[in-house]
Amino acid sequence: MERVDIPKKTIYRLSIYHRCLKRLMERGEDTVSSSALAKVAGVKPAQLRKDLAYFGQFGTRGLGYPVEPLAGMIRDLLGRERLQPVILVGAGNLGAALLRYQGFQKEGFEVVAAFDEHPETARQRGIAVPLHGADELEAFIAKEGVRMAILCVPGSAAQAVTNRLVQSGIQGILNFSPVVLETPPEVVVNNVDLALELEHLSFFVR
Amino acid sequence: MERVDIPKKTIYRLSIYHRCLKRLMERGEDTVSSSALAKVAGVKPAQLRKDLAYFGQFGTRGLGYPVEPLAGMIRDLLGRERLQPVILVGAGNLGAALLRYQGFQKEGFEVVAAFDEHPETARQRGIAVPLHGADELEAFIAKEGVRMAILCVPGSAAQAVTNRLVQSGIQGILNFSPVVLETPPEVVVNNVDLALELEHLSFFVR
DNA sequence: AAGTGTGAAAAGTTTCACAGCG
DNA sequence: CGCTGTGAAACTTTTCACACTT
Repeated sequence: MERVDIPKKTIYRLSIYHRCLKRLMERGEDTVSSSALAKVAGVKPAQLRKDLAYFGQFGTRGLGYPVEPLAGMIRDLLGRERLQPVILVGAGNLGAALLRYQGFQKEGFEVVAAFDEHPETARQRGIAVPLHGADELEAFIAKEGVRMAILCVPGSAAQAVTNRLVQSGIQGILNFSPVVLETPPEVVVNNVDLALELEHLSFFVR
Repeated sequence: MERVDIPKKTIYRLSIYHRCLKRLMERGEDTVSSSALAKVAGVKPAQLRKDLAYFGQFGTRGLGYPVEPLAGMIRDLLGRERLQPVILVGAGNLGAALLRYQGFQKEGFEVVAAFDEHPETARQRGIAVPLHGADELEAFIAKEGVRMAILCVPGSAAQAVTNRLVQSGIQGILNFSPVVLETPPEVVVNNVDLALELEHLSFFVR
């Protein structure tokens, strides 16, 4: 996909760096050293430099990195120049909560519509976003050219809904269902499994 | 901590295997082969076998693994023999949503109490769990011997609250705040950063 | 002097391939 | 025969250490 193989984890950290840089910008900082930025991002300085070096040379030796240009280049890299529209499927307990949660909007994502099997029931949860029946999924995705979806349906429905999403042209799925989804390789799935994270913690807590 | 070094990712996958095994038990399956279990868990058979082998020999050659005993051993390993009590700090939008979300309970975790800076405001969000003021945090943790916390406070407060949690004896934190927390090495932090996950997706979606 | 960029070494993780057991 | 358990190989990612630039 890229000239040299860029580690997947580097992409993750890029988002972290981006957020930290935005904070530095707000504080009016002009430049930042790899060690300072690494500190707030929670990584080692050498790793930060290596991560950035995959994409070019942005720093000045003896000085550090220019905050604003660096933030700009990461934003472009992450495909955040334009607002990516996102849909949410499954407005149950968790789905409705995410819709009300301001975190996505704050980071510049717009959830343009939500879908639920029973939109009447879901509508009572105080949702601000347009809410459609699940049958309108395909038409909406095609018409609006949406490419990312947040999936919050029960595990039992997750694979079937995923197939419909993929079929309709969705290329990225943020999956909150506790199920391993099968998708063609060109579709990227990101799993967020809350119960799993708790379980993982309890291994270390004695 | 262990004899041989067990990869961190193995621990994660253990939770996945555990969940898959529970499903097999419900279906009344007695044994399962590494390839069948690997398939539903979304990994390669060799990896599954290697993961399990870190902890002992559980399979029968030519046959496969006994579903129920294997599930039991993983449950013990993950420290899930006893119910781990968990507290949730920050009952704002996301925090309140997580309290209403049934996913934790379904997987056998009990959120025993929630804390918020403004419990009166938070109380209006329809929360079933006992809700306390933030000032009662230390006393509660000490009295109940809680060791795990779900952190949903705003980023600006996250580090300060974390310090209090650690001070009081919390050993595992599931962190939903978009901040890199600093903790002593014996405290395990698990970050779930929803905006970050979306941002990560948009890199791959073109 | 301060701090980046980077090859090379180290560490960590996955995959292979096959011996060995039931 | 079928399927596990496992050393060894392959691959990925992190860390080191230092040459080099401003």
